[in-house]
Amino acid sequence: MSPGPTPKGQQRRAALLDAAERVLTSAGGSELTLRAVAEEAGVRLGHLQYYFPARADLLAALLDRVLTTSLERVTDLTDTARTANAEPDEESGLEPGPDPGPDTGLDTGLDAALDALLDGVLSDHDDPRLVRLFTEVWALAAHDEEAASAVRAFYDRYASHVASYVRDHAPGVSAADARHRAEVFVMLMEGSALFRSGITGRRSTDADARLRAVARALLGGEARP
Amino acid sequence: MSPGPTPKGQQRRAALLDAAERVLTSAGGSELTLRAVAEEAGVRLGHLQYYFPARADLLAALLDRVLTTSLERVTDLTDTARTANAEPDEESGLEPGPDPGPDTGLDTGLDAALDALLDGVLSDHDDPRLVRLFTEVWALAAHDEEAASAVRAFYDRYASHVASYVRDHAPGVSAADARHRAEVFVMLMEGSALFRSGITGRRSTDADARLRAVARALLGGEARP
DNA sequence: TGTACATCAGTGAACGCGCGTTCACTGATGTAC
DNA sequence: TGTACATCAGTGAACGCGCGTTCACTGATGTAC
Repeated sequence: MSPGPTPKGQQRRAALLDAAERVLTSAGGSELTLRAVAEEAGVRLGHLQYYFPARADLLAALLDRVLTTSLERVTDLTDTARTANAEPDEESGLEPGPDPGPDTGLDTGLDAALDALLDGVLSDHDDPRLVRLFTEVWALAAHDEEAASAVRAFYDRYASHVASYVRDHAPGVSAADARHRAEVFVMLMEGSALFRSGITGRRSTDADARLRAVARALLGGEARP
Repeated sequence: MSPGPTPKGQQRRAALLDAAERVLTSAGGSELTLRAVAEEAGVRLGHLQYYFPARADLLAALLDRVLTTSLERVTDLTDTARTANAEPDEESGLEPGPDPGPDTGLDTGLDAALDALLDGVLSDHDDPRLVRLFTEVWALAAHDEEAASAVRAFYDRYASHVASYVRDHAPGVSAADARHRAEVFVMLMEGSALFRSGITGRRSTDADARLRAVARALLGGEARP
């Protein structure tokens, strides 16, 4: 990208993107002006332009960072669940996750990893700022093919990580089926994010139980759903 | 709203909202300017302002129409499914008869209504314009509490209609459970819309089968998911 | 170690443009008598 | 049926403002010799 990769430059750049993210999540895309970002970051307009010559550069860098960060988070969550799952007993590494779920079905010890993964995703989505960020990302991608391409690549990788988890957890599931389960899981998570964030609804702990049950059935390899 | 309810006035108003909707779905919220809408509608800027004195009035009217239209569609779909379901065998009254209870089983004739409902929702979501409209609605609601309130009311009613369907179709399901199933169904549909539209993914017929299976299990009252 | 110089970091003012809004205006359509 | 008048429908020009962008500039920091 534009200015050199000196430590200070990279740090400033990140701080400017932080400011842009704050403006975007608190005020929305239409108010994401260069002047607002500069003020939020405490620098002059001209200086912001030193790092991001055009507004489009700032937007592209912000989108890239949001997707990269989110994918890292997904990778962490699925990798943790996969390794925890590979050694179900006597593992000192990670938390076993909250309660095994008092649902109609029977949870085995193996499902602790699944619940930890699910808790990770859902608790991330309890942060309205993150969800707002993604509504902006979707709106951007809906009208900008370059952005859409990056967004699709992100979700493709997201689903791949989830599919890998499914295959490890439920070896009887075919690769294709694991992929489909993962895709539906991601759809469900993105849809639920809208409702958890207060944008389209309010979080409900009761519906949460049903949501979790569906997600568990999808990722756990159960035949019926 | 503002100008009188004369036939011509209402017609013009609708035509102007049509134009605004086209601009919004093709160019996005940031390019939804009064001049662009006026040009799209073939009227002068001043005339557009005659119907919508401020930009905010246009936006509010557009949001209202989108939500009203979508809710009518949902009402149609669920009512059709409910009545179709209510008369499987000469029964015109309230109770749709005993649940066939196909827990692990095959589709009975009753499930035709469910599939019609599902087909209706999914085929609507195959129109990228509609989904783009909703990404804009979500982004708007994320930063405008008044819009968010209208959007939440819409989804609340949406879920209510679906819950009514579930109760009719599967009498063994409690009111609360039906509501939770409906909410998760709506989450799943909104999430899948993003992926069907090309914004976050591409439509995949294979994943579609899994998506439908999950939706059927939710709405059909199956115990497991 | 000191000096010269290039690059990096940051400032400040100005630009042209498109935006939403205002407003005075004209022509068309209805309505009362 | 005709006339008067109010309201509805639509025009056109101008406004002030905030926007992204440009550009010449200054000070700080590194680097070569």
